[in-house]
Amino acid sequence: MTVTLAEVAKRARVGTGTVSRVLNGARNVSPSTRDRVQACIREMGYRPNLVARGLAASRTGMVCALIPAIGAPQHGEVIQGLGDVLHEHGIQLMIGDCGYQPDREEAIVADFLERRPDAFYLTGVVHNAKTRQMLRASGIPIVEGANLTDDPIDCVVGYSNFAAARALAQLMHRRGHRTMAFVASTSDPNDRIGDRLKGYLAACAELGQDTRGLVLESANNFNGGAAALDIVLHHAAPIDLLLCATDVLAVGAIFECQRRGIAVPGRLAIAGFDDLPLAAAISPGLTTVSVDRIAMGRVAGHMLLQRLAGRQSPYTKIDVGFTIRERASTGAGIAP
Amino acid sequence: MTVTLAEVAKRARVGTGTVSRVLNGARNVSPSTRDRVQACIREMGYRPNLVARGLAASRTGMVCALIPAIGAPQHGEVIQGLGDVLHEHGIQLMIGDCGYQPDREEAIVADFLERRPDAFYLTGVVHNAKTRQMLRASGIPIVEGANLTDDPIDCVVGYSNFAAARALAQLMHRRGHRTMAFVASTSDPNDRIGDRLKGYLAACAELGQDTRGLVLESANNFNGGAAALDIVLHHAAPIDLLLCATDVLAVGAIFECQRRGIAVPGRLAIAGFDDLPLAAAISPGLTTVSVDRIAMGRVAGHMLLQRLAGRQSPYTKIDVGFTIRERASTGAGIAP
DNA sequence: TCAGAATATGGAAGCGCTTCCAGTTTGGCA
DNA sequence: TGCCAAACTGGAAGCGCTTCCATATTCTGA
Repeated sequence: MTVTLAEVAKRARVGTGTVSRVLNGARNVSPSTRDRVQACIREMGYRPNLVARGLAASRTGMVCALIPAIGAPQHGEVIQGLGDVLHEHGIQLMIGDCGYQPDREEAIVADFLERRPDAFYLTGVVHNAKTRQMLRASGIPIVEGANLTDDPIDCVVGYSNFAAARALAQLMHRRGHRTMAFVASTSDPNDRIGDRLKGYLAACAELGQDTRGLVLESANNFNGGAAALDIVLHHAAPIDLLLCATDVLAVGAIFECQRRGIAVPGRLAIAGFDDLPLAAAISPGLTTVSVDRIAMGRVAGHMLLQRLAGRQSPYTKIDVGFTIRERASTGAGIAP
Repeated sequence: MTVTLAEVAKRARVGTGTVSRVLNGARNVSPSTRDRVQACIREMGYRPNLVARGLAASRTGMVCALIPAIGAPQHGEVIQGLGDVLHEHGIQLMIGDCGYQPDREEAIVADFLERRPDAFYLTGVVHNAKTRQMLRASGIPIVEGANLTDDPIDCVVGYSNFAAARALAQLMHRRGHRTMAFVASTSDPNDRIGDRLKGYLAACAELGQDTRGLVLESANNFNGGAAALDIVLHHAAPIDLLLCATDVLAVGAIFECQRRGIAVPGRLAIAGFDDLPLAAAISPGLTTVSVDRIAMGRVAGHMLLQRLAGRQSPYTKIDVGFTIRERASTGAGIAP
């Protein structure tokens, strides 16, 4: 049915090894042989079988990446950067969606490992013990992303969600906000959101602010933002800034303000986290924390390539940093 | 290093064939043997090598899916439905991102075919001739999704973007809108957007409306929606409804209206397409076309499973339909 | 009780490639 | 011209599994 390497070899009247060498760009093949083989490959429409190659070479040319939600633009960008870099080196990505559930992540890791990927990318830095153990035992390079940790499985590339949230809260304090509330979803617990909350709490502690009652929980969607707004408005102590763990929550809150005729930032300032396209588009523009996620993905890809090339990478931890984008939702660019 | 099937066989004092039979749930294995083998598998922590299995069985248990943008929630939902169904049958998805570019799609299809997937899912129904030829030649089941066509490569599951756009325009006409404009991006041409435009034009023709100058082009992002709004406002003939080929464009237009203090739908009604979560969350709520994309993905998965099971599927085309959600952006629920 | 069918089982062959080793050819240099 | 090293090449072995065939065992029923 399909053409095999052996058939190409026969037609070109060379050994199978020689065809393999041509395919893999080995340089110890004479130009005339190479040309002849390549001509046969073209004429016969030969396409190598990567399954067989993977078995023989014990390199599959495949990297697995786990993200918490396919369809979430944040993670899509990371995957895009990662995929671009790897693709340039002939490596393909296999993407798994673990839906923010550690148990699903564990199951997917177990499944994926049976496919013998050359490396793994994981979103986040907190994983089941079993997951870590399996990955370590596999012996392949692992990169964790989108956050930082001192105890990675192998390598990490990301930014400190803790530091970013803390910096944002501190900046808002400098801008004059004194009574803040923080809203995060806890239904899908993950280390990024958790660290953002911790960063906020750390800032509050440093600023001497009383945080009692100022931490809210809400589902991580637009409705969740609206619900949080409702609670904030009915809070005993008046609140002048709502810090949201994600842009989605923040945008949900802004929409609810619009519905209720509440001035943003006049009556209540709102800030988010992630800098989704939506944050720049909405009016008022949303103050948020921005990270170059495509670049982060690319860095992850380069780290993996380094490791795959056998070069012991000189680092195991890369901080890509973050930027706070101040927009109108917290009063930026608005005359006092 | 890692445990192989042969080692399990040796420990269990059976042949490799028997272990294989146990693994694959063949029923002609005596219970005592099965138990012994399974005990060894557990004790030794054996994990099958799917690469080797794929080569030997010429079934990889892998399905490739191509979407135009990873990180786009619409496609994420389809993939989720598809992946869920396939996963229940031990099949894993390999996702490719072709970025709305037919050439990239072709390249990815070529690459993916070298991995010998058991089946393929493609977004959209228009593809390069080479792409179609490669897929047909591969002989594996193919499902195209997210639109309909009379000339599928193999199977299709989707809805008629044409019919939906036409129905929306007709409904808006019945609601009293007489001067419509339609905006779509042409920078990333694809059959879904193209068919939506055609559906709109068909409705206009049927309604006897003059469409000259009422079709706009704009990048498919929030800014594109804002830009379209600007053009509509400066159009010679006053326009009372802006139909957008995507919710993103529509939301961009609504944001721009808010910035300019233009009443929606008072001064201008706006409708979108896709029913993103954003459409229900924004105020005014966005009238749009809704499709159960998760269900669509599930149907695609079932079609593939049917085909893989060798059952000649009794259909090659499934229409999952669409729903028009009328919301406040076109006056729904607003007292006249 | 025994032939014949049904059920279990071992093990070889092979899936399509890479890789290694041995053998052949070519090239360089004195 | 001769000799050794370097460059090239063929082909066997093997990657870890499935599958088929032949054999061994157990179960039927007359």
